[in-house]
Amino acid sequence: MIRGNKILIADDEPDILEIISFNLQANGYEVTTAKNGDEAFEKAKKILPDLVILDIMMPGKNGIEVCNLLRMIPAFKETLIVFLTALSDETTEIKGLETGADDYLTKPISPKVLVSKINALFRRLNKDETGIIKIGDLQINREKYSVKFKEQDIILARKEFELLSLLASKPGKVFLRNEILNQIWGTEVIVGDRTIDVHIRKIRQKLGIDCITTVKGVGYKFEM
Amino acid sequence: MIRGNKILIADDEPDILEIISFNLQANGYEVTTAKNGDEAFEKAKKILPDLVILDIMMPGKNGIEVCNLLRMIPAFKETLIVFLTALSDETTEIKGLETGADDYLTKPISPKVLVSKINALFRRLNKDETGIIKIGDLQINREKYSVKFKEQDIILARKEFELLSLLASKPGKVFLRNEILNQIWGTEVIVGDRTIDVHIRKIRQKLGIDCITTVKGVGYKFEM
DNA sequence: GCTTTCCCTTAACAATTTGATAATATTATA
DNA sequence: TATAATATTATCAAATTGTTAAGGGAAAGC
Repeated sequence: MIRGNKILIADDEPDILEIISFNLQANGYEVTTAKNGDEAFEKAKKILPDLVILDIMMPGKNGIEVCNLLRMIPAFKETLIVFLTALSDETTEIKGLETGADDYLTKPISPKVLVSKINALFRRLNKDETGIIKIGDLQINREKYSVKFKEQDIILARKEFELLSLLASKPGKVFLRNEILNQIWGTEVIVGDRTIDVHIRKIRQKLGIDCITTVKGVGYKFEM
Repeated sequence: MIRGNKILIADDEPDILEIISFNLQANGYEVTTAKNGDEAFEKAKKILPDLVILDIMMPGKNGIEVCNLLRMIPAFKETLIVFLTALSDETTEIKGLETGADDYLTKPISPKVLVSKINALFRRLNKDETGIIKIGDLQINREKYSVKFKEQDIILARKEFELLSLLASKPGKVFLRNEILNQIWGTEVIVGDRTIDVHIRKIRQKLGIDCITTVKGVGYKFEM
């Protein structure tokens, strides 16, 4: 896990707490535990976890109540909340999800599966870096179709952008001419031999920096 | 047509397709179905759904393969993908989730629970559905269908409003022409090539500011 | 029900940009 | 140095978008 995400687990069975804690910690998460609903609520407010795992049947406040209370606090609007419970009846599950939970897991569950599910939730949450390539002073944003060098916008045509984007996706890797043709032109279209060169030239020209290296007889690679 | 989330379901059992389609449609989703992996992949590329539900064991490409293929395409980096399968073994489930799926559901599943789970996924995705978008001096109110620039009301026709609203929902992001057509006209309606341009022109004209950028060969993006 | 208004789409043409190629120069390497 | 590979440049066709005007049709007004 890239970021030390904080997880709070609330369950009244010490065994469950221990097993889950262990597995999550082994995956790089920072774990805090609570033995009941009240403790969960208090600790949540204190440590501001990124994810809360709630048992439903607990002494004090039950899980659904805790979820409701948390969702009322602005700071917890975005917090991931997951129920983990032995209650597998449909009505409770639907109610749980509609309360604003992100998932509803039923015991027994394999620790590995649990970790996978939680990883999946975090993957979705940390929507960071999607399609953004940063190399030194160069910044390529696939979603915005934009290229910046030292905060300066650089306008590339589509093919140029795709080509740079491809090369920069794996700095240092040499892309064979064939590989480039397949990736950018596809297998259907056939273009002449010099086409790639011309595009490479334009990119070099527009960027103004020497970051694309020719590997004669092989292909091109991106390097800063 | 504003914000009808599109779902693609792939399963080789017609009954399943029908039951799920029905329930999702009843909840306001726009549903497309596919009978096998290959069809699913092709349709996904065409309609650009917001969520894909994949059976794992299917003729042609299996669900995991489809998931992998989709995740390789930049346009599908953010798309929700869920497995729905009778395969309940742990290894497959973990593999599925690590492939980049957002959830792994096992059959049999109650339609209501399925819908709840899917609602939960969308809830997380559509971060702030307050209905009001504010960017600089521009203010877009989705509920009132109104646009203000520097406190001055701007009257937009419906299509114009929907288009601006879409572009402004993710400032900076380039919306492909396809994406725009799907989101605003839907997959059924087919309109000519110049239709989008004409609407864009009207928006530019009415707003009087240069906030929609053309990315030739790709699409349009909103930027202030 | 009739008229008016306005919206949406399309056609037609203009303007622009792009991408491929040919032709020539240059470079790297055996 | 000979030779194959790449760089450079200019050019042109094709692709793409901008712009305008016009007509069908739906919605609104009377």
